Amino acid sequence: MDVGAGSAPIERSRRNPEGRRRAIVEAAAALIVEDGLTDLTHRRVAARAGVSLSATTYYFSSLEELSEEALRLLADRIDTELAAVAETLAAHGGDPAVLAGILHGYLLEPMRVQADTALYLAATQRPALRPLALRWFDGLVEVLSNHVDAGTATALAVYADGVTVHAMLHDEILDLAAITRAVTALMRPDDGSRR
Amino acid sequence: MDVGAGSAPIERSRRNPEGRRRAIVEAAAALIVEDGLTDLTHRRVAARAGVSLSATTYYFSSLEELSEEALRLLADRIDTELAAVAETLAAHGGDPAVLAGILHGYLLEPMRVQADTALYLAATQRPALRPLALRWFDGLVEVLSNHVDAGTATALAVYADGVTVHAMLHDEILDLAAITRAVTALMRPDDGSRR
DNA sequence: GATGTACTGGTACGCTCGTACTAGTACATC
DNA sequence: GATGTACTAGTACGAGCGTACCAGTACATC
Repeated sequence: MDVGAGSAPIERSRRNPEGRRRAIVEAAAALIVEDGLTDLTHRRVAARAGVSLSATTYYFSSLEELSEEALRLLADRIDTELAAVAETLAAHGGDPAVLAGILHGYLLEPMRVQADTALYLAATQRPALRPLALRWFDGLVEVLSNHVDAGTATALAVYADGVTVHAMLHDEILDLAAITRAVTALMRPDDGSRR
Repeated sequence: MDVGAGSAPIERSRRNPEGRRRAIVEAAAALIVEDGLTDLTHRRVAARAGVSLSATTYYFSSLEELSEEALRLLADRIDTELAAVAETLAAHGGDPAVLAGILHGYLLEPMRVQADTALYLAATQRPALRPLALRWFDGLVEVLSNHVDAGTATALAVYADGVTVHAMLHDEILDLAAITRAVTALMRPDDGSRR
């Protein structure tokens, strides 16, 4: 049973329920990132996806189901990003400067920052979404744990969240030197010389 | 026909516009902390404050004006808290353990954490509110700058924000030992021994 | 005691929302 | 080519919203 998508780019117009459904979810995800979960409505999603209002209710039994699927899409992208972080970090043996560089590079892409923050915001508004939002934090701790002890990994992830919040609220992001300094300090082993 | 409120405690009922207005703002602030800025409506505020719907529109020309005043109330409380932090810190000469203790004590009061987070959430939803939300961050940096250099102060404030986010998303807050370790590491001067 | 006014309560309007419903339409299967 | 069905489009409905409006009511001032 070959699917035979053919040469048409997406061919979303007529009789392509899968593509249609996907377009709706992606439109919802984009709107959540841009305007937040609060402003998500069937009508806005429909307009963004270029489908009729009914299409958004036909494929999803409720707005909550639709938004959840959109958030899951965003969370999946986070997993992809985390895998990339793990790879880069592994290639450099957990060098603090490399980790700082990754974090700084992340901040340079506001769309990603905004997407991840949208998940956090959604989670605070709807506790059921917390596990989804924690994929980023827990995943980062796990990745970092390959190079430092669990406590340090958690501290680094906490700092990373702080950096993200900072980026959301300020016009200028933290510079690489400051991030490097903080990350290095957090990763530097507690010198037991005192006492 | 005398109304005879008699021994009413606050006498907010009749002819007390100032108290009435204040009750409305406080009700709005409480609702924002509990349910977020999004779910704030005239009717909910009225019910919470025990006044009629009209009272909320009589004292505030729009819902936005009302919410802004409520957020300002929350921000003012932050200033009070910051002053207390500054005092405690000054009394102990900027000891890392003391700072960690303050931060941990803060996390033990979920209502405060939630109130401050509400400001952050509001700011991401409505950029005009950013200056209000930054009172906490900027104020903390300023307080810390009395004891450490500006860069370290910023790093500590960033970490503090991360800790707050962590508390909002997790059931269990970070323990004092972990916070102390991180704060100590961030405050420890960069040993320039390595060239 | 009369009167102006600051305030209060109740109701109404126009809007957007989630969701349901009802016709259509095009494809798969025969 | 007939037919069943998967999908589409348009419209409708009840609810909650911000806000406006209006008739009262109690106090200050005289």
